[in-house]
Amino acid sequence: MRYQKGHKDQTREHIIEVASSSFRASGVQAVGVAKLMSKAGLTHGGFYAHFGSKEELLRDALKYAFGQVRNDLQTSADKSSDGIEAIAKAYLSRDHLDHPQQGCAAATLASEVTRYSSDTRAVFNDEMKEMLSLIEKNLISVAPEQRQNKAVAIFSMMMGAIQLARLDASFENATKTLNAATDAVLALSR
Amino acid sequence: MRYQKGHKDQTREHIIEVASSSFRASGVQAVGVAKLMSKAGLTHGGFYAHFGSKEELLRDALKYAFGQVRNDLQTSADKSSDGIEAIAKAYLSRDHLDHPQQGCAAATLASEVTRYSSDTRAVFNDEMKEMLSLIEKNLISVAPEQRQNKAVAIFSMMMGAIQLARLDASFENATKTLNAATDAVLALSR
DNA sequence: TGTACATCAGTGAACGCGCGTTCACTGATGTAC
DNA sequence: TGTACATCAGTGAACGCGCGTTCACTGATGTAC
Repeated sequence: MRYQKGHKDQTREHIIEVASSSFRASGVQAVGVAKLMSKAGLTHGGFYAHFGSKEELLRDALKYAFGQVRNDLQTSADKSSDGIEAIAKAYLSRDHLDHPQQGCAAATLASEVTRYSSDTRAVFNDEMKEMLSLIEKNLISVAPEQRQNKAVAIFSMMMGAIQLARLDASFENATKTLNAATDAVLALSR
Repeated sequence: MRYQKGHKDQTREHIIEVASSSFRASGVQAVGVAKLMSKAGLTHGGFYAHFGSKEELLRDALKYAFGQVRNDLQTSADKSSDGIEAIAKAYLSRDHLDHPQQGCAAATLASEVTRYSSDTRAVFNDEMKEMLSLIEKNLISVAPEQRQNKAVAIFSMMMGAIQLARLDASFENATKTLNAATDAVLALSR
């Protein structure tokens, strides 16, 4: 079969999307190249025509995942008069809690990425810095020289709270965790 | 070779200690049974005389790790007139940052444990609740009805901040992250 | 317009490897007589 | 006191399996003539 121009690029993009969801849902080690390709409707042999290694795909998948989440958060912030409140509510929402596969990769993959190569850690770190800038930009009630520190504290808390809440089997407790963190973010941001 | 009474129990305890360090340092999936036993000075064949499965060992290793960390934190708190400040400084210290293998398992294994059986998740969750009680107990300046929520927020932030700081290759940035989180903990706790 | 060939995204068998787990065995010591 | 046997923590070869990666191949379509 011969394909239309741009077809291979589309396939590549599709694999990245599938990987970014699967990695966030199940972790990187738990999802093999064969499973990934099969989820993308392909066979595993073609993988290396698109990516040099699984870890190269991981880097692209991380960029894609973080970009998606930042975009969602900024959209929420833009719709509201209080940017940071909108971000906290979106990040600490039931929807985010219940859909790790579309959510923040920091909450699902941070500890796993620590153990990959420095190239991969660098990508993760850069993406995270973009997350911090996004938060910083929306901290309009905070004194400018305090914004960076507050953004770090707020992002740490949101990320930790999602992880904590995801471990709790009880719907009620998880919701309490998210609410407690939301209140604390608001307390820190004014 | 015949062994002294209690020898097998000692061996078991030794395997748990080795596992609790190795899992925290490298992740559960990355450390095989054979590697673990070899680190403990044994061969892998004997493993199943001590544990029913790798995951059973993981549960014991988690209990051991959390117990160790809670003990360290409470010791720091007891030595100080301000319990929560002592806990924050110990948790968000360079020493903790640089030694994940002896540190809080929530920061190293939370996202990985999400993917194990409900038995294992329950153990993790119980241990984490003990962490929260420890923090709660030391929030003496906070109104009693607010202590639980504050403890959740503070623990989320400390755990997230350690993860963030560990991803940063730069010593300076990592230290900034820890300091920003320490300040925020203190702001929330009075 | 019709035929021969080139292209190349995707296929699927095969590779070496390490995993968790099983099991027949070892051998130093304690016990029975 | 000396010999035969039981105990059992630990050994190491072997298992089936899935992993990441490689590579010779396929076959539908575009191009050359």
